[in-house]
Amino acid sequence: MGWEEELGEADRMWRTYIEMAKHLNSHLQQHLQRECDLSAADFEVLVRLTESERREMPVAEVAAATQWEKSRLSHQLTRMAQRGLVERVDSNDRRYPDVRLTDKGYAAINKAVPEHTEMVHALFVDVLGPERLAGFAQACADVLRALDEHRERDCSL
Amino acid sequence: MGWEEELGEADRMWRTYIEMAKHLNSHLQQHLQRECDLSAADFEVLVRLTESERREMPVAEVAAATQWEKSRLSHQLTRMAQRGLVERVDSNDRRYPDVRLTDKGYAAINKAVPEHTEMVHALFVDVLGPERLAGFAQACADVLRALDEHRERDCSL
DNA sequence: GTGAACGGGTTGATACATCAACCTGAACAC
DNA sequence: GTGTTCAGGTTGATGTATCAACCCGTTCAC
Repeated sequence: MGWEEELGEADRMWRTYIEMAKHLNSHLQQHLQRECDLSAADFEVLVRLTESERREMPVAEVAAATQWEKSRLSHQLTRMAQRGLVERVDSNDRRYPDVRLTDKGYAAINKAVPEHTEMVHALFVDVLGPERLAGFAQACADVLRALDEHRERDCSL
Repeated sequence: MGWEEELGEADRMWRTYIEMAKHLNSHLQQHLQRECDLSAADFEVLVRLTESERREMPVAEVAAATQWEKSRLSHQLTRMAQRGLVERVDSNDRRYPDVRLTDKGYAAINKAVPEHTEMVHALFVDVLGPERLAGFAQACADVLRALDEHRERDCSL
């Protein structure tokens, strides 16, 4: 019963942020899903793969770029391979297979990126304008730094 | 191949925000899970239930408060009931059953809320400080408004 | 060489999110 | 009454996230 009535300014602002993040995220995701038939996870993996000119890279590299757990990535690649967006390729070293972007995957991401970028600008970048955006980003960077420090402290215990 | 190299200021700032949101979220969630054995979904439902003095409310009310789909909520309540955090109660109107917070659920949320709040302050509120926090929240509110307008435009098409 | 340790990947189990299909009892038309 | 409609809930199927267990080549000790 009722921390609610006693919420401070700060907590209400926190809730505003949470609301914003939730809605913005789900809006972008739904758009991607409806217009391009890609989940956020698909999008992320495909973007990383385009960062190689060969459209192909070791799984470990994708894992590093996305910061995903190996297991999560493996499952995701399996599903994406089933849908023909990527394919697994045996490289020289048979232990560490590569992933390659298929033509279908290439087409999908080339359609999705501009649309997604446009949406981000319309809903976020342009809403804030240059100065406020810079302040916002700086705030985010500071929170990120605080998180890193906090994580370090946790590990060294 | 390579929008990456041509990313503008704005896009890099967008990525900073995305990174921050991702890390902050996962940190808070992991803390909640490890320390209190509650998922974010559990936490949300439990908080809503404490907003009634009777520790009990119609399912529809929880749905309205959380803004979840009825199906998602139903599944979640099933799992939470299995773990003894809540129980379903037949109300007068047999169509619309209530959900009640069990003692176990009450204990769990009473442990979790202060810890969670403390974490939010340490990682977010205190990092930004009062003025920057206010600016940040205002930015979030503006983005939220833009989202609403955008949604309206979509519907009226 | 033999085998222990290790990094990297896959698999299975469980929890969560979303969609579509369905159930159920009240309210309304007639 | 009979039946239609409808709001609110449940169920099942599929996709996604996370954890633990396992597998498999290479490397290194001996």
